[in-house]
Amino acid sequence: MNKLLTAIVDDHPIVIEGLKTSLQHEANLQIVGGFGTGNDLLSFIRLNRLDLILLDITLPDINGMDLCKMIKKESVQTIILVVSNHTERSIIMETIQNGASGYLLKNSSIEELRNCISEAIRGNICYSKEVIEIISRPSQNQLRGRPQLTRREKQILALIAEGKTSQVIAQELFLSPLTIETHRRNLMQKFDVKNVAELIMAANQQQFMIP
Amino acid sequence: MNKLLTAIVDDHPIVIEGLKTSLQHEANLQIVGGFGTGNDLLSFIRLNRLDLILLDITLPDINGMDLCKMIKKESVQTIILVVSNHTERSIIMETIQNGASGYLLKNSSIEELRNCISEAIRGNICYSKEVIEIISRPSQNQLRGRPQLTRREKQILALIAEGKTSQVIAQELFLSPLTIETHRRNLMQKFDVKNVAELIMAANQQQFMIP
DNA sequence: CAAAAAATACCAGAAAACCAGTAGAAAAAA
DNA sequence: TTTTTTCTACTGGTTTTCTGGTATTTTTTG
Repeated sequence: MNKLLTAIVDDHPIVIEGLKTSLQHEANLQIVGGFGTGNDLLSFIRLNRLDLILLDITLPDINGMDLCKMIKKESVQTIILVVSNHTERSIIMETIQNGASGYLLKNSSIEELRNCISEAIRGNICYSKEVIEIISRPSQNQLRGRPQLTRREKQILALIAEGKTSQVIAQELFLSPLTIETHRRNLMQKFDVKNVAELIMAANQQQFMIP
Repeated sequence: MNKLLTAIVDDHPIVIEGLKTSLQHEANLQIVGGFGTGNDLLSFIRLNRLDLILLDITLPDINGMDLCKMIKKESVQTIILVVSNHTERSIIMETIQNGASGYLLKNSSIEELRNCISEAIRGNICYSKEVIEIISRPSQNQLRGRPQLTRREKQILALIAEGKTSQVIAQELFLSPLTIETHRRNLMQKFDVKNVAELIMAANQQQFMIP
């Protein structure tokens, strides 16, 4: 049985180092590299085979949920295990939807990581204990997936988050303030929130506020 | 020369493992433990000597800025090096204000970490390169430190972030809505923002939204 | 104990957000 | 090409926020 070619994707050298070390004695893995950006990984995967990726979703260039999809597009058999800080159910679900074979929180033990790697290699979907809790007992509003936003909605969300009024946004985009109000309302419906405070919180928690 | 007794504080076992490994060959350090919570560390430090702490400020129980102060109170000679994700200038300044001897971002290299440890041991304040940039070139609004909020202001900020209107908050706290409006205005003045969208963004960025 | 800070509350009004619905044009996807 | 989605815009109104100022009481700090 050949070793699985494994990459670690995290913009924190400390984490890469830690995972390399923790896994270097795994008989069935061969760590072939660490990558700090999504683009570096994608470049690599286009030219080289990878069997397993340990992926942090908070990268400086590409949103990790999107990156899962992109990886699968480049190499459908590559197994993706997400190792993340994010406890938001909708984020967890979207990584799995986009092709990840597992999700662990970074506060998981090294043991749990080993176990999930084994499970994923066997073709199963694997979650660390805490993630299972999050998924299994959704509160009512957590049943909702992460909203899909249009390009314009994302743009307007970002401008709202900068504190700009509908009037100012309208001027910047050469639109009517009424149009901006409509986008605002659409955003609030998609996030199921009732005012901008809630909107900004939800958008931050669900990783809409950074690349 | 004795080895410095060193602890790593991070709720991510992966990070603790990585740092332990990276630093285990440092001739002048002896890693005595890893702690996942601020309280665990404080309990330990009350009974044992620690010379150096590598501290992540995002812990599940105590805000890392406050924890710096608490550590210094328990053991004033203990050197604290912050290892963090947070790039907000006001957060950086507050950790130093509260007694830290250095601040590195987690995307710093292991080399930079080693260098900062040496500097801190020598009595200097040390920042990783990226942190120096952040500190050296403050934009106008970054010159402002992290606002000090009263107990009531923190409470009301949290309720606003839940999407509650001034009327609802007033009812919950048995106050006049006018009082809530005043607290709102005080919050906005302290954060130097002009509406609640900006307020929530700033509060999130400056680590006011979690313990 | 005195001073300072925090908490509470008010006035009056303008600005902005929120709401529910509708509809046509343009762009993207099938 | 057709269908679907997105974008743009409007009506009419209510609710809420924001603004600048003032003042008293209570609590905390020195």
